[in-house]
Amino acid sequence: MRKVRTFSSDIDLVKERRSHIVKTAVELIVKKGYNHTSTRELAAALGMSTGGLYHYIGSKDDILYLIINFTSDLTQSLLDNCTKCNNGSITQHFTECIRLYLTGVEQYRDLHNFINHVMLSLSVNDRRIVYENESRIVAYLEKVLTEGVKKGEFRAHDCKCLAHNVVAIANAWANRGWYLKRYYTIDSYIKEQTGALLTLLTGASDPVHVTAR
Amino acid sequence: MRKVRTFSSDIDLVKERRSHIVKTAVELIVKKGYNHTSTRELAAALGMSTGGLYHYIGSKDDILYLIINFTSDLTQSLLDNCTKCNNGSITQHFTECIRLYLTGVEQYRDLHNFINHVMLSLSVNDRRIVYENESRIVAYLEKVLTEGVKKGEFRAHDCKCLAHNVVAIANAWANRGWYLKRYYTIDSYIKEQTGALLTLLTGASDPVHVTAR
DNA sequence: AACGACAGAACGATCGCTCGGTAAAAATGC
DNA sequence: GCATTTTTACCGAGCGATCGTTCTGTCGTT
Repeated sequence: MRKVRTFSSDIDLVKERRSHIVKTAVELIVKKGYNHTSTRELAAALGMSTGGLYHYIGSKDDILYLIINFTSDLTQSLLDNCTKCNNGSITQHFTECIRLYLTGVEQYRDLHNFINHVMLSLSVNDRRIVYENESRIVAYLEKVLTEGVKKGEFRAHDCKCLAHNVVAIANAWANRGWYLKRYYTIDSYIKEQTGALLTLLTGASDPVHVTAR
Repeated sequence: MRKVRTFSSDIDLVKERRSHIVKTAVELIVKKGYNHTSTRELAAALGMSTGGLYHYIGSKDDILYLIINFTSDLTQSLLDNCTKCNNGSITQHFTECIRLYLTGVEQYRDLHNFINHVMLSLSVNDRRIVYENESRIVAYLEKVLTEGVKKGEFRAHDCKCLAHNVVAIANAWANRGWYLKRYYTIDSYIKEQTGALLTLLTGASDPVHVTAR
């Protein structure tokens, strides 16, 4: 957890301002790209001056770090929510995990696009944080799938690959939304993908529709 | 097809130099990001001066356009190759399309990462070119799948979604290669994904391994 | 009077890009 | 075929703009 410089000693104020900075920066950067978003513009969008902005951050790159850290928090709360709903069959649990994951992506679509965009601008350390976030999600899904196979509820040839595919499908909703939104809502997308996955996992002879929720 | 300014009238030389520029620029930008790659650096990497570089391009953004155009050519040749191998069963054709697509992604992984990275830096028009490339691939795959369903070879609930998933899986190989390369080679990845897709499509009760060439 | 949040002018660095110059090659004249 | 002019690929110093960042000053609160 790297330190980000601030000239304020009011912890709550720093947290509030930085939260505002993260939110506004993501919006701007997704719209105009990182390099075309100047600190002046960002400050203006925040209703501050550049000096005021630098009261709460140490450098422009710190903003990236703050955003990355914010996504780490989101990942953590996603995994927490997934754990919480583990009280029915594994099929139900898996279905709910996918629903939680994908609705989360939909809710923070800008953020996911942002991550993709700035990935190559990140320092090696910051990049690792992003990697670890995704890895944790894959690992969780893989665990659920493996458990399902062990209990005979699922049949799968490669749980790791399927877990990865869920992440790929989720990323696609963010990256390729311009295309998908012509044909699907997030709900119909979830329904379709869940159906396909469960067909594969349970070997139903006909594609089934599982009520996602 | 936008025009890119040049001060040379030697068409072949322009083509050669620009090809060199595209290749070198992708390498540099993937390594350092677009904004951190200056025209000076690029010129140095090309063994030229900035003045010499601007002999063949009109602006830095033109480089992006040239790269985007290069990927359009790649997409076209991919689709051509797919069409060429349509001489067996639809299953064989579909399998071969996936193999061609994914090996192409592997071959130009830098380029695919690049596209993802600069997407938000692109002008609206250039963005559309990228979108159309992906759309054409999805459309082709969807056509193959629909044909397979019509002929009774495949069973699928939503061909469009499955076609999109292939693209998502291919993009994932480029974007998430840092993770996948720990566990798969491109060949084993193709094998695994093809197997899963065909299991879903043909409804085999056990995951089958299709020899992907 | 002291402090902290913020403003905004100013600085140094770097950027994309231009432009006058050069040396070699091609075209031209005789 | 040689000399001269024109063209062309390329160089690199330099321009103007903009960037990230700093720093001094202001104003309201304590």
